[in-house]
Amino acid sequence: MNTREKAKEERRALIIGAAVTCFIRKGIHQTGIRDIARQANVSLGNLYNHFSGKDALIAEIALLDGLRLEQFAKDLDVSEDPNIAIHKFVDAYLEYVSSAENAVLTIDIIAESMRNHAIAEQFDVNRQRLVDVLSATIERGKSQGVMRSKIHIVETVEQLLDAIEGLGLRSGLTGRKPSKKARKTLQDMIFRMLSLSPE
Amino acid sequence: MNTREKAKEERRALIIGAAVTCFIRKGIHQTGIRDIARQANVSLGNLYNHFSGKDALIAEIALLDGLRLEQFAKDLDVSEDPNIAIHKFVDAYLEYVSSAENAVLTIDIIAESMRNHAIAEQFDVNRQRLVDVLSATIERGKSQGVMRSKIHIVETVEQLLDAIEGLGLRSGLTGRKPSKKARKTLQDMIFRMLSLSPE
DNA sequence: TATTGATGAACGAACGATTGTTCATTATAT
DNA sequence: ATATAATGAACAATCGTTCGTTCATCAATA
Repeated sequence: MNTREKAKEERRALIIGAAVTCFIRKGIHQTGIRDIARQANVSLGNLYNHFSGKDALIAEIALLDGLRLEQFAKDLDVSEDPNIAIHKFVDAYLEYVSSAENAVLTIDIIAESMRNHAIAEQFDVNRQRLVDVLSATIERGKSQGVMRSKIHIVETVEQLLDAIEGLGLRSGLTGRKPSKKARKTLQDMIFRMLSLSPE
Repeated sequence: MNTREKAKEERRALIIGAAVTCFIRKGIHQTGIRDIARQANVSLGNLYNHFSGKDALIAEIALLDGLRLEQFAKDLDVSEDPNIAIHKFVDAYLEYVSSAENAVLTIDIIAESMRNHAIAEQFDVNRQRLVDVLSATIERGKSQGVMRSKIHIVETVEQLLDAIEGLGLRSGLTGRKPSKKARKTLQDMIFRMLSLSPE
């Protein structure tokens, strides 16, 4: 790659990083293009050499943000025992969604997606991917006879994700990590929903 | 009450209604004071005779929005069998949070509360009220011997609310009512979390 | 009851600040 | 020399808010 091209890519990444910083600190709508340019040590006009406008910048960040979910999906694919796989996923995903930066940014992106079809679609794609791999894991558990057979898989998975994300967002917004009791209750709920034996 | 005072109150309500309409339609940040004034058939200047500014208007709406939760809390207080009471609450609350208008407005208010302490506090107060009455109901169920004794009450209640609100918001944002399967799965989860008998 | 002065609701032009975006210009790397 | 990265002044639009003013309604007086 050229020196020119490499520098350009670095600039792009620099600007995106600056935008994320600003969005987390002030919110998407409260952040102006000038704020981002200043944060990135880039001139106002030059920013438009790298991004067609504010909307494109927001879309790019929403994309990257969603892309991080892909790792969770991948980690689930190759896992061993379905019950353990789900258990590990819950812990890891909760840890992720309960970080303050993620919570603040996620809420803003959801709010943004309400009036921005492109972002809403992106958001749906990423979530659907999670739902799919979790569903497949439960399906595996069912066929292996280690999970309840009468589960509405998709609805259960979505409910599970709602519970994790709800706990995560509330924790992230208050700045406290999820309590041991809350994590225990969450795992307990999953156990009761999926497991064969009641105790 | 005076003719003057009555008219003034009607004007206030008119403006608030117009603001809600605009906020739902365009979002809080995309709505200008002029939009609200136009929607209410009120002059720009006159709006400031009734509200000190946009922030005050937002705060007022957040207050009213949260106040609607109070009815759910009251309905729970006087109810008979704890299991049935919870069951009814879930149905009613889900119906409420899954309305499109509520979903759109709620997300915006949450996003707003991230950077507005007053609104965040208001939000917490309303939610805590729900958590309290639900906790009391479960406590009642435990002492009556119709619910599991080893429940982390607060964490379970919050997880329950997360599941309801998550399902509600997703339904509201996509414009579809929660499916029968989803509602069934939700009630099933609650049954498994609270009930004595595993089946 | 009729007249007066006080009160505040209603109005929209105007203000200064800020918004996202464009563009002519300069600097720099190939 | 040529292409393009980088700059910041400038633009039109919009923002929330303030302002002086008009006018309907009220209480007090005659």
